[in-house]
Amino acid sequence: MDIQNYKLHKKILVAVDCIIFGFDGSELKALLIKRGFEPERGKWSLMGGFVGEDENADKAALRVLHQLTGMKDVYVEQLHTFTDVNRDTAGRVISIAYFALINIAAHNKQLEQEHESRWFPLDKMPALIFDHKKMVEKAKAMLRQKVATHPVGFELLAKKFTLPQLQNLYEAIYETELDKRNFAKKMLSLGILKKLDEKERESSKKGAFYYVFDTVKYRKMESNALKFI
Amino acid sequence: MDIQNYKLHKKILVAVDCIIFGFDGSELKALLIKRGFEPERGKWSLMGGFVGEDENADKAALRVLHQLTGMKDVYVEQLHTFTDVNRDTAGRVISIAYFALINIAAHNKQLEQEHESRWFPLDKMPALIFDHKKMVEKAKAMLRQKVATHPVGFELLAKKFTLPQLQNLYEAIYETELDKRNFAKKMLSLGILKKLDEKERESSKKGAFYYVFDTVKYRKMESNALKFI
DNA sequence: TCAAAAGTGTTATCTATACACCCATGT
DNA sequence: ACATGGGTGTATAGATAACACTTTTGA
Repeated sequence: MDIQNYKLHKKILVAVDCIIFGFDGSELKALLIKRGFEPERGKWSLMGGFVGEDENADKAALRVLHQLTGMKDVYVEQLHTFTDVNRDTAGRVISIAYFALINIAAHNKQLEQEHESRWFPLDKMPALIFDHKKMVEKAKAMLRQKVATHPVGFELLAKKFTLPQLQNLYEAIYETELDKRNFAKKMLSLGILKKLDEKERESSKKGAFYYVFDTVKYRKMESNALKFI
Repeated sequence: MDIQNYKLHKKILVAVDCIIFGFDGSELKALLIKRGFEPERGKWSLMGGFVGEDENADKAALRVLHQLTGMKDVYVEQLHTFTDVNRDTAGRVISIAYFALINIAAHNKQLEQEHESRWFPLDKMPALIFDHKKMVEKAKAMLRQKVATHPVGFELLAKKFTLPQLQNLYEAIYETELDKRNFAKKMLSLGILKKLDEKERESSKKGAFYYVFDTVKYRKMESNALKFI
């Protein structure tokens, strides 16, 4: 290191911002808030917060997510740290961006009103403050990459889901159409889905069998180098 | 955000740490320094530095790399930000880790003495301060992933390299042996290598043709979704 | 009985892997 | 002439992609 005394260096405000993904059955969405304070009050923004003295960034992200959604045990993952000198118009703030995957149905809708938050389809996002658009773009890229090799797509669905639902999710993430025969074949061949005896009967007359993600089987797999797509 | 006034939040020291990879022709190595100041003076450490008021983290990482190696235009990429409350024994410091790929032959060896730095094979690393071991592990994983899909391995070699050299590199990164026929076939099929008329004659009597990475062709490729391995 | 979505198998193509011999050259 | 490492092709297996009809059931 150049200068050796910690005290000679300026400290910086450290924030976290969360890209919260949800899936409504046909579209992939992100949860945004109307910023309630200056600067940029009233503009659309990612949910964020400052990292406190007694918490690491992961905790800060989970805290912030809980505030907005009422949910704990959310799947979050650190994405990238944004550090440009003038990224925040109110002063030097670096932001550690996280992406979160939640079951859109499970979050507390009352809190949506408090925070003036709203779900936006990814292709219909409003203008965002600061560098938040960059964050969303990066999160989208990471989601695609992650979901191709790790069983995290399930986080966006209810515990029980049907194969057509899962396929819709992948189609939304990759903005592409998939052949359902090939899709079912591949997903089932991974050996991490457990078929239930129960059917979902909302979206079709015939009904589609529910599946659950088999965590136990997944953990037992040596390699964990799956290919979902 | 919870509390809206920026001033109510504690600022934090922000550092960068660099995992510097090099390849000596047969082994993959990382460049470490003997830390020259307290705390943990004299112990092995990644090269790092604090992020200044007037620079973003990328710049800080490049600055730090230049100090240690004398090189500019180094390939660096942000890896992960480490934020545990007590990760630095001297106080709250978060560190944005970067990984760098350099041509081991091109760096300034004089600076090695000034900083008491040394190249360590990845499987013979000494104990490291703080959470630097975690950083190295993460960097290793990222290198493997990156190099499988992006043309960054070349950063570890000289501008001109032979196919056997490139294969040795991949074998070192993945700790595996590859079939040279299949390797050559795949690499050449990507269409991003340009064969030169010149041969390298150090390591064999017959000599091996030099290749260069064809940046122009690579940029022209639409998808850029390559599979190197 | 019909409309709507679920479920299911086979073939063709592409990609990945396994494998062995000749070539060029310096000693 | 021989030892050393470089260079090359083919055959097989496995993975992916293309493709269409039957089933169930509520309206």
